[in-house]
Amino acid sequence: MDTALHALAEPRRRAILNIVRDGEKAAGEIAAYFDVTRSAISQHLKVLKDAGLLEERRDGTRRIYRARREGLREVREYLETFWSGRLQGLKRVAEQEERRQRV
Amino acid sequence: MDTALHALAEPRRRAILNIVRDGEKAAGEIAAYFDVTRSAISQHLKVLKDAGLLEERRDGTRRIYRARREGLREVREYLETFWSGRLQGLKRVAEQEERRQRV
DNA sequence: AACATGCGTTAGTTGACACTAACGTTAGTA
DNA sequence: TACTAACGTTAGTGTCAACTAACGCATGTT
Repeated sequence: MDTALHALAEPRRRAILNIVRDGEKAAGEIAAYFDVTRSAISQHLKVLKDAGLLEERRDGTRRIYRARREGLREVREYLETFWSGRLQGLKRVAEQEERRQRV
Repeated sequence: MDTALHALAEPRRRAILNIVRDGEKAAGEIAAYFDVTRSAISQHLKVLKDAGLLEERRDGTRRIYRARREGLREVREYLETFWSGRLQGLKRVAEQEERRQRV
């Protein structure tokens, strides 16, 4: 959870998520949107992937990425427990935790 | 928005938000929860306040803080529109929003 | 006035991180 | 095998941020 919020705190990474939101894209395609090096994008992709916000698929030498919806949903629901805070929120979080195991 | 996500990315600041979630607390009280300097906490409080996640009230020499719910709500809604973008997503978000109201 | 209380603020340090340049790796092709 | 394409990875650099120590600034109190 900490890693996910950390990943989202970086503007460039949120931009990447926006790019792959509506469909898959290869690493090179994603990098083409920006003026920085492919290396920089590659590192961002790793951070997003480790945070559970991105999924990777391979096609030959290409690596194709798409958004992982559950990752963002977990972040949102975590922020909700900041409200409710008590048992209700904690219960919901616990249920998510179980579900996460199966995914 | 960028500042809010940035503020939330820091674990210590999320801990502070948890402390003042259920009620107001003075800066010193908040600092007492941690093993770092009051100065460090004071700086965190400033970041949270500038991000719109905290409200400040003065009582004599004391400064009393409480969570600003709208700030967190804005972050949540931002993350929701992050996915959706389209109609289908928005509809799904709207349904979740209804459920959330009852909590 | 003098002092204490409860803070925020500043200077300086250390570690994290976003980035570039160069290299390594894997899959496909001539 | 040699070569290219499409990546990831590593070393090194500059910048930001979290922290401590010292100081400054109000508000009460004696």
